[in-house]
Amino acid sequence: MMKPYILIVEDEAALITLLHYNLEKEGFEVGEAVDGEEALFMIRERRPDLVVLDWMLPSLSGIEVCRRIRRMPEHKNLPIIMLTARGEETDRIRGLDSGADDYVVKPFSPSELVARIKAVLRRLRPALSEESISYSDLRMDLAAHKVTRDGAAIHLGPTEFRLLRHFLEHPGRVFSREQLLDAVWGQDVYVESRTVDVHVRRLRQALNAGGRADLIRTVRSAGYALDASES
Amino acid sequence: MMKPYILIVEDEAALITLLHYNLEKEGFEVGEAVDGEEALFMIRERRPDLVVLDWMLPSLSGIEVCRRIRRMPEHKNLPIIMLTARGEETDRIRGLDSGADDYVVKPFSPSELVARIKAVLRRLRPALSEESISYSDLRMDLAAHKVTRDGAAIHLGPTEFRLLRHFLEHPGRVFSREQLLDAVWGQDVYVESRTVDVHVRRLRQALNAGGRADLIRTVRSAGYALDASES
DNA sequence: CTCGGCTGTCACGTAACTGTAACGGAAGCG
DNA sequence: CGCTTCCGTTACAGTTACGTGACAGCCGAG
Repeated sequence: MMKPYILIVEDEAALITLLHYNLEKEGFEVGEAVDGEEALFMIRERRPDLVVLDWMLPSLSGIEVCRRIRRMPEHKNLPIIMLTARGEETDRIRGLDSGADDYVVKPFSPSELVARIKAVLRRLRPALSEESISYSDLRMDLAAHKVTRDGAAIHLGPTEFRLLRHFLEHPGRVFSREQLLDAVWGQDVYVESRTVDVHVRRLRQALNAGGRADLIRTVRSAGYALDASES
Repeated sequence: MMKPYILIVEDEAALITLLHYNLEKEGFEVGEAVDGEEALFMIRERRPDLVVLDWMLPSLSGIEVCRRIRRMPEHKNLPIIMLTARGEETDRIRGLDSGADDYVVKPFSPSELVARIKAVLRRLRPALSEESISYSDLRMDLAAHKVTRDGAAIHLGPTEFRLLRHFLEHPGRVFSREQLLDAVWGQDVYVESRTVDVHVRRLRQALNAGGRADLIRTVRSAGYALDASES
């Protein structure tokens, strides 16, 4: 499994160091930002999987950052955990209202934050915490890096494997070629968007070997989706 | 969201009672079947959202039921959770390969089963909880790019899809051809206004396939509107 | 080095989709 | 009732987007 990338937005240096250390120990990749502007920049550039956001920030308040994130089309669903000082109960409400997925009250133990992060990731990206993903008669074993369909082993190249995995993590959902390039190839690699077509074909060829039904739906002028329903 | 309907397939009466009680407490609707034949019948008749399937069953084994479900075109994606006795490790593999989405080892606590059920529902049917627009018996799933009427899938071309989406976002409202061109085609594209008529026809044809009532109302010398009411 | 697997790109064919025109019928209007 | 306007319907040619096979470059294993 690829490491989830967590962005910490916090202006206290000591707290950053502490969290950074603890999150990396738990197998996360960690990034830092010290104010709201930098946070928004990092979100656009590094596309974190989750943001830990301090309530009190210089330049832009945490709540404002939260609102702006929710207005970015690319990052509307980015999970956010807010850090708030003790007893700011009304703030808590406003925090959740402004779009945070969870909140942690200071002072807190690092392990509590880790637990919350895992919970939120599990909830919003269920497949991240599973060791195997299945859909219809398809099964992907993440640990063993193996794929079977109806029990029969299927060999996939690395790219096809990541592609299928991405589809399995969001079954039914349509992705444009650009989205797939970002998610599967990485945001800093430039390849032709038609390349996606070729890999989708190779994936199809592998999955449908033996005359099985096609599991990937083409949505003309929109992209592809994993979809077992017959057309 | 409507209550998910869970079908329990289990031959031990005591276990059924226990599960029935606990699942209802959690806000699920619950149905029961005591053997494989009854299970398949119930699936066709009641169309459950998820099946909890015992491995050992009279008349038809759980695994066989599982396979048959996966071969029903209507229910290929029906989530299945298998109940298996402790230590049947090879069975577990075979269970997943035959198409189960998860498994729970006996003995288990009801709350564990509930957690698994919720996890599977979240994972396998994200579209239900995501953004979708519906009107009358019509439903448009934006993430999956799918349209259904009365449960039946409907195929639309890209333009018809955008057109219907625009109507669904403003149900009942009448749009002139020019307004539709601006909204659906874009302000900077010039096409004949009569082109709208053709696409409206194509949309109607797709939506009304099978002798259903027309959902698009023509307003003479004004335009079109989405409208379920009869005149 | 050589080989085989994997990747990205291209070119070509084709199926799906699009816009326009043309015809006929329905609706308004005197 | 005749005329006009507007709309439904069909057909068709042009365009677009996708599927497919081929191929050269890359890279690590042997």
